[in-house]
Amino acid sequence: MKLLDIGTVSERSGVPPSTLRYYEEIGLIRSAGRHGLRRQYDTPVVTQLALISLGKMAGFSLGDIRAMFARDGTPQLPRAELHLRADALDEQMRGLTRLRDALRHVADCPAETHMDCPKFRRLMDFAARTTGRRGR
Amino acid sequence: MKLLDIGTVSERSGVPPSTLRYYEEIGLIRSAGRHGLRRQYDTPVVTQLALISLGKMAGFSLGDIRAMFARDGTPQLPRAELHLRADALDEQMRGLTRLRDALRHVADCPAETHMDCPKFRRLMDFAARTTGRRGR
DNA sequence: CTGCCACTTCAAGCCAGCTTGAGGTCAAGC
DNA sequence: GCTTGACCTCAAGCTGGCTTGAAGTGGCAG
Repeated sequence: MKLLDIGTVSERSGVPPSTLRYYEEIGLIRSAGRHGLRRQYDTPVVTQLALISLGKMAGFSLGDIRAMFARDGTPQLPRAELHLRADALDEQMRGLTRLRDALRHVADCPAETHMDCPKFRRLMDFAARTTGRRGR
Repeated sequence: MKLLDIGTVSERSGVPPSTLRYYEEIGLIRSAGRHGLRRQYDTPVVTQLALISLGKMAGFSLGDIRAMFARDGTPQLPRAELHLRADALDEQMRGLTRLRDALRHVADCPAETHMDCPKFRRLMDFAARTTGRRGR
């Protein structure tokens, strides 16, 4: 298996070396070995970093991500739990759609007072409903 | 205008009083006045908090959110900027979709080694392409 | 063999976003 | 009028996610 130097991984993934070392420290990724002192990584680690990036975008903590995709991409969580996470993502996307619509509306609606605009209020009421129940 | 006690706002929005005070401190929300020492809020603040919650979900910082919606929920940014934000949300949702698909795949695919599964790799390569260009 | 320079470790620092704690205030109910 | 308890302020503390700095190492080009 061809190995990549930490610098190469950093360059290809856009993730700084310090972060790679940090991820390794917390068990999120794993290095395949060393060349002298230098860490060497298997090529799939680049893919894995993309996955981590997606997870972060989704608002998951590094711990969550570690639980979802173990270092080799194998899940540590039961299927049902993974599906729950996926459902949560669908839910989150619905919220994001609302936010996007709200932004576009606010950008385009000529109304002086958005809070009085029925369309805007509908969007906001939805927001209130979907976020209201979510603790912390 | 009917005013709400901070405790009431907290209860209705699910946001702790300490956070409400913090938000006020950083200029994200505004209290309408005091009753004795107690902060009183206008009712729309509850809607605004839902909006803030959505914005946080979308991955915006509190500073970003403050810039997007002024204290009364009216936009402060030019239309073009708002549309850019909306575009960024669309982009983010594409990422979330991929993550969701990856999760569902990992949950259902019986393959021992997901990184070798062609379907998984296709999902991940896509992920790598779209996240690779995004700094930090 | 020498020197370069990208790497290494480890501890400390930093930012966002809150929370916590100590000590104080004040309107409302008894 | 006194107590109660939810609020107040202000400073300090905390967690997550890294970054930075000082001091060291080692493979490779010359």
